[in-house]
Amino acid sequence: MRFSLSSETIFHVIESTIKEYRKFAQRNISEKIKDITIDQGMVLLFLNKYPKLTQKEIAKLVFKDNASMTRMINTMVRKKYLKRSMNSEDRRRYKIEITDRGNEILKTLPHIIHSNRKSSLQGITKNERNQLEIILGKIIANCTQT
Amino acid sequence: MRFSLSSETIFHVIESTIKEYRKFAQRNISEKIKDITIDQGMVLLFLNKYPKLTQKEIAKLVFKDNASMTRMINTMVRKKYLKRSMNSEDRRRYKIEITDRGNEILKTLPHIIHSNRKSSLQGITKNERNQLEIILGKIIANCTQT
DNA sequence: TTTATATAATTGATATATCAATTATTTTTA
DNA sequence: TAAAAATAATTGATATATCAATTATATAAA
Repeated sequence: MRFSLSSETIFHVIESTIKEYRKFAQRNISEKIKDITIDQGMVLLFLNKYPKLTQKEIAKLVFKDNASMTRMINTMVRKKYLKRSMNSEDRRRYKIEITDRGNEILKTLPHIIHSNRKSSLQGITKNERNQLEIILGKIIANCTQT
Repeated sequence: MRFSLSSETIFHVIESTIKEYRKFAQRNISEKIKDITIDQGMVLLFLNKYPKLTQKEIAKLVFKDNASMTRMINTMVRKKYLKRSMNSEDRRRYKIEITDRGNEILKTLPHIIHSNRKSSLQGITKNERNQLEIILGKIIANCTQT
């Protein structure tokens, strides 16, 4: 039984792709690291590379809104991956620091993520990746302009 | 400031696309119809086309899990878009029926969705759409096999 | 300098996501 | 047929998504 509902297929496929990738990636991460989600992992990676990021900036990088980010960082602080401390230069912000426990995770996580990406992109040429970026870029532009 | 974190760009772009499309589509829907989300709308569309769907089947079509679907249908029943009734052929299931209020929405929703898709795919050729499906299909296959 | 505006983060309310456990029913198998 | 296995849906717990309102601080304008 086919459920073709007009031209939706494209968005269906796009959504399907990201969901399957996430499931796949989360599965591989959970095998090696307990108690961390992909998104929490991404927060650690970004903070590690750019330690001065504000919550707002992190939120944007991982596609969350500010309210979600507040709560996500709350749980990451509770789980001892992060520490919030004062930022005397701008007291509206916090300094978000990675704890030892967070750094432990950073020892293995990048490798896992790299391997996830590699295996999920297997058989896809550089040219195809470019194509993909170009086409999706057009969709994004169509959705965001005006 | 560029935040290039290894080869993640592809997945970043894919995720970005689907999120921007969703925002765009939701914005356009909300302009015309109050108090309905894209996903709730999709549930109505699928049920309209295939009235005998079970919750589980609907869930799969709109990328939710069963628990989410139970709750989503709860709220749609509470908001009077749907009605749950007994299914005497298999008492583990429900019959999910669209109410008058739900049918009202179906008068305008398909047109809005169609126009959303059309404008977000503007400038993208049939060939590019095929390309997209093929490449994303490979990623899905890579993530789901084994 | 005071006032107005902008910004970063939080909070409340409600919905959805996800996992694991549970209930009710149906189907399979011994 | 009785017991075991499978299926559809629900529930509980916890996290995240989203919107609107709020707090605290910083910056711009009068």
